[in-house]
Amino acid sequence: MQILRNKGLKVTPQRIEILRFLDEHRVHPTADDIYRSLKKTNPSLSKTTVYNSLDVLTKKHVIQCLTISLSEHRYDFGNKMHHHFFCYRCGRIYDLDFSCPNIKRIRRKIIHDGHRIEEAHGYFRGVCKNCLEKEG
Amino acid sequence: MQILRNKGLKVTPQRIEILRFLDEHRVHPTADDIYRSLKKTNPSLSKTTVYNSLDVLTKKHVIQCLTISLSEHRYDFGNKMHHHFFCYRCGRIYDLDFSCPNIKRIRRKIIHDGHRIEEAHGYFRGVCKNCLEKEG
DNA sequence: CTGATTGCAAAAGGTTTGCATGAAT
DNA sequence: ATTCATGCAAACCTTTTGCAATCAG
Repeated sequence: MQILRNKGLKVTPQRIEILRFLDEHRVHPTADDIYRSLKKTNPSLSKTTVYNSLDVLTKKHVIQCLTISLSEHRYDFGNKMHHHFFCYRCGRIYDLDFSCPNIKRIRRKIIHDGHRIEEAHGYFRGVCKNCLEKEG
Repeated sequence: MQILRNKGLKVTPQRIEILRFLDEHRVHPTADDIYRSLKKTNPSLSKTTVYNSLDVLTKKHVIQCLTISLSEHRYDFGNKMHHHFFCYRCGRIYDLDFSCPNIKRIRRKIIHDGHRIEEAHGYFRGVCKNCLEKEG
């Protein structure tokens, strides 16, 4: 609620629920994951509201929208930049702790080649530990 | 043609055209960009073929599929890893020459946290030089 | 010849839009 | 009171699928 107020956003039950869900489920869910989960306790929830809320929260840098999956957006609570790993097999996304000199450039809000960089993402893809073990 | 043969792919006029287009138009076009352009000289070309070809070329690492745009895939000739910058305003994608220690990890095909990493992308977003100048 | 590729149409899937109702400040 | 958010349905757009005809090796 403080987060919403600080960003000048209206505090609605839906936004609170969506933010709470992202905070408590740090598995980079899709909009549909969020919708289906919250629908259980709030049957009147609309998918449009989920999309609207995710959009506005992303624009205000409260959450991050990941484009690492080839077919859908995935959402991440918080705005702390870190790298992500996407598993081709199971679709899970893992946080990576790679150090990255380019992240610092973003913090300094540098202009590179004349472009104003506002956002940075490090995406890695492959097969995750779990799936490698299953495959042997 | 050599590229296709070396990768064990059948050499078809469509694939040659698509590869040539990507080689000559290094602006990270969409599947539809490619389709519309090649349709002019080859009216029987199908969008399915474009998608099929892009898929197989991506899987064989002849080209790269970029997920930096929020709404569509963009394609890049070649498999040399480099960073990309996406402009919110005009949608153009620029190549960046950032150095990156994590790229080397991919070349060494390392296992990180038990995950087998096969692909890496550095995505940056913001407002590009052109658009900044227009806005003043 | 034989399996892979093409092309068409239709479907799928995620996301966006138009609009009336309803809530937040 | 006014602005902004919600929710429903329909539309949109990119991508995928099923299938028959065709082509490459």
